[in-house]
Amino acid sequence: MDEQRFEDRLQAFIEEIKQEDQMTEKQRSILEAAIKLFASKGFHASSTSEIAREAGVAEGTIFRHYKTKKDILIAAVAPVIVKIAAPYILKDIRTITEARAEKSFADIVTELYRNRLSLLEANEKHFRILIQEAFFHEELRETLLQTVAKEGKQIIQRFVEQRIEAGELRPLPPEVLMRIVLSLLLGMVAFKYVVGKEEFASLPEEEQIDLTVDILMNGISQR
Amino acid sequence: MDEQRFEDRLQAFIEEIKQEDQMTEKQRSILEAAIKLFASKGFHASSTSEIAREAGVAEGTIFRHYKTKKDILIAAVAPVIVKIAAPYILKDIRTITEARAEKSFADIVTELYRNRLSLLEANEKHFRILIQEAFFHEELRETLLQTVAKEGKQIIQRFVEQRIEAGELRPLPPEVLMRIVLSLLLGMVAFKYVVGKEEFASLPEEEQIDLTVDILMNGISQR
DNA sequence: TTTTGAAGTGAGTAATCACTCGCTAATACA
DNA sequence: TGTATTAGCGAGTGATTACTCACTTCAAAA
Repeated sequence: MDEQRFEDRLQAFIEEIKQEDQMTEKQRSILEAAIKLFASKGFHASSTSEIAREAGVAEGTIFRHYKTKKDILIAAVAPVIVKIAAPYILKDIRTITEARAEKSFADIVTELYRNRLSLLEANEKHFRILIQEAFFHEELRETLLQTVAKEGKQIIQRFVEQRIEAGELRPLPPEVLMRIVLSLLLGMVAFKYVVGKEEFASLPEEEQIDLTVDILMNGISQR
Repeated sequence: MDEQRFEDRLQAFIEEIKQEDQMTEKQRSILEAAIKLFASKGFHASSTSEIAREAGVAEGTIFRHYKTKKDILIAAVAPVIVKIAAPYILKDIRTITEARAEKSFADIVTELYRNRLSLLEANEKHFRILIQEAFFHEELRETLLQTVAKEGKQIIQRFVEQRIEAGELRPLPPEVLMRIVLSLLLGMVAFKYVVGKEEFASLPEEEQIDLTVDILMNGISQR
């Protein structure tokens, strides 16, 4: 249906990204302008002429560096998947598997939340584009799942099972556990950016995280 | 910046919606086609000619009923806000406030999750459009928050405080509690539609909900 | 100094966009 | 039945779209 598979194109970009410092001044400004516009208006609502104007570049220059408009989108989104998401996920998994018994599950989750939140904050625009575009683009969704979810799933699953056997966690289905840990993380992010920074955030972020982890571990009911 | 305030236009549609059964056959098929396309491709990626083709209607007919393309979007999204979200929210609040002491907090949340999930399922496409468009459109986001969140906030807050005083819940900040209850709901929806129905959903939905509420109440740690 | 190739330009292109308008067909009301 | 009103049509509108191409600029190699 589509001209080319998303994965293939993404793979092609991985090489380029590794030497991304060789980018021209103009090329970088095109990408920056595109990210800014895509994040605030969406991909289809941003025209190439607008990107050119924002970047201070002739429209032709855009197509010297990016074959199509869609290639700009991929170039904007690929580093998030390739450089940020995947390695960090693997790092998370490593710290999880390495921390055999010394660290408590609560500490591990707290650390995970802290990392993720600062990561999301630093790359807010990129993630907006990613989430927004993943909404329609099934290819992207699959690539994301393939890269992010499935690789770590089994390792995390085994780790969780160990903690259950050790008596630290209740005997719950690992995928339900993962869903809830992720839901609480995404919920914090969503409330921060959708609901607004001031109105609902009465607590500092540090405490917000600690409380969330506490509730995750112990629940909300009084005993 | 925009031609007209979103709220005003939405207000104008409320009247029309109340007598929506007077819609022409063609008008209804235009709206259906638009919802289908907006949900799958997004607003800007769907052209009016495409909508006309999908609806089996001349392009001119679209503009007989909807002044602009954006009006179709509002007509598609307005009923979700006006008819579905707001009244149900109020109904939720009523059941919450009415259930003084008979029902446990867990039962109330379970019921809430069941209602919400079936509601989201029944109006999946509408909500896709709503969420997707709320991403860029600050006006819509504010309207949504005004209609949905703030009205109930104080009532729920007072209710939660009562339950805390009664010793049923731990003394937690009400907004954190609300955030977590909502996060778990949204997490279930997201996992259902983003991750896919088969792969991660090893449990039937009924059990999925019960387990989630159980974890919300009691946490994941073994005692 | 000459050659070469990449970076950058901006006018130009066909296609498509949202939307209009003059028209006919159908329906409602007198 | 005659008349007014609305629904529906589709060719046509100017504007905008993603993208092309012949051209200039410029730095590094030969």
